[in-house]
Amino acid sequence: MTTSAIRTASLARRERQKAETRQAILDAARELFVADGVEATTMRAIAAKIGYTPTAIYHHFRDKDALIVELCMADFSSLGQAMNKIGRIEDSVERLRRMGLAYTDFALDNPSQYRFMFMTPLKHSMLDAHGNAVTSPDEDAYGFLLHTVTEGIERGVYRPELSDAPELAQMFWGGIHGIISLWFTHCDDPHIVLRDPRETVRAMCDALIRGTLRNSS
Amino acid sequence: MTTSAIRTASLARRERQKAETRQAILDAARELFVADGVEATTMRAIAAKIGYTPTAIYHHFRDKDALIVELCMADFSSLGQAMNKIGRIEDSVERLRRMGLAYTDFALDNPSQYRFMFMTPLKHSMLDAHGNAVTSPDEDAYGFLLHTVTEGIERGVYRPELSDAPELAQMFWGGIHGIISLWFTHCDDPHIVLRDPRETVRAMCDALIRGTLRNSS
DNA sequence: CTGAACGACTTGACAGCGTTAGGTGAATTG
DNA sequence: CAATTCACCTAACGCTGTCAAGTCGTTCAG
Repeated sequence: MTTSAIRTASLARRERQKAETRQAILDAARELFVADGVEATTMRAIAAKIGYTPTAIYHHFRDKDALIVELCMADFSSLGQAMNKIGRIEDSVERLRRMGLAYTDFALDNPSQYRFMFMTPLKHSMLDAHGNAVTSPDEDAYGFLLHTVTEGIERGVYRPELSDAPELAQMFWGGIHGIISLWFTHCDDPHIVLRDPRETVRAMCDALIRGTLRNSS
Repeated sequence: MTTSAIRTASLARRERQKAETRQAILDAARELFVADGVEATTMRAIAAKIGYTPTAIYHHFRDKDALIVELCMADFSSLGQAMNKIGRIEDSVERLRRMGLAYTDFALDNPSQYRFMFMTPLKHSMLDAHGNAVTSPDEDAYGFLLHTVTEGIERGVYRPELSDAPELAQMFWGGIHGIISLWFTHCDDPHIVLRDPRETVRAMCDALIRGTLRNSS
């Protein structure tokens, strides 16, 4: 082994170890965020879980928000992947319906993630650990939705007054998101008995599609 | 003036003064909540605004949550009133549409209130300042919505598979709520260009009504 | 082989938060 | 006039996110 080889090898090991710690922080944070909620999870608790002092976290993440954002980005990728699995369905309207159901499954299977993806105003526009701006990968999911309704509009399947793709996309997204977020905030509310969100979403998709199609067969 | 008359008079004045400071606390809290958000508003700031020490607040409200709940209840009443103004419209379907638009106006005119009415999970079920359980007056608004769709179901205007009033109500509520809450959380998001929420809600109401009616004329 | 440099991590602290125990002083009561 | 009441204050507690300064093992240059 040459000296330079040793040098790069040890350097690599150092970086690997740092990356491992970083990942340990992320894992601990994720677990606590899911269990106790983002707000209720303290930096001290995250650090204790992996046997470090709280300040150690600040060598890997600018602040608590950076930690949140990092996890959030990963979730947006997951959602994007889940959406892309739908991508192969030919009929754009049927694809839209299936996307709605898949989106709902994602939200109900990952409630904590969904909460801070779509129900928390991300204060200072997303920054990574070093403060660099980050291109949001949820364009994947949203862009995919946009593409799907655009396809429908171009093929003339929707009513003529619904020619604005973003508006149509936001109707579908908003409609489903509303049922899901009401579920998350009010499922324990004794005053309002909420129906099973998956069924309500299904009925919502059916009604929205029927109400937006040109020939409402 | 008899002694007992003086007694009750001074007692009344004391109680009036107490009620006045209580109201001053509520007013200051409301203003700060609207301006800075609920989370970012501190008890110390509320107290400073009306020239008291933070602890004074605790003689009128059990804790910060009780203060929030008290304001929240008042907002639910406002919403209920706004809904009741719609109540005189004969046609239950047209009434439903108008309710949706009025609800949207309320939300966009009172974004801070709407946020902690419907976008914040009220932790311990609503308690008043003394810890007593409180019957939620938002049953007014929700009950009114429920009544309206029930009326439509009974008259057979909706499609036969949509016979469950809560489900139908939650489709409408959820659909509108989703567009509104996406607006609140993402209107500053550079990655997603949201359409004007009032227009999207209008299109949503049209589509939902068209998609749920029996004879989709 | 040695001394400097690096850097992951710790110590100890800061200001701010919601909240509370105990005290003060003016108004009310008997 | 003395006793009581009670709205409000003083001072503090334990908690939070965060940071300046130090420690100490590893790496590197001469």
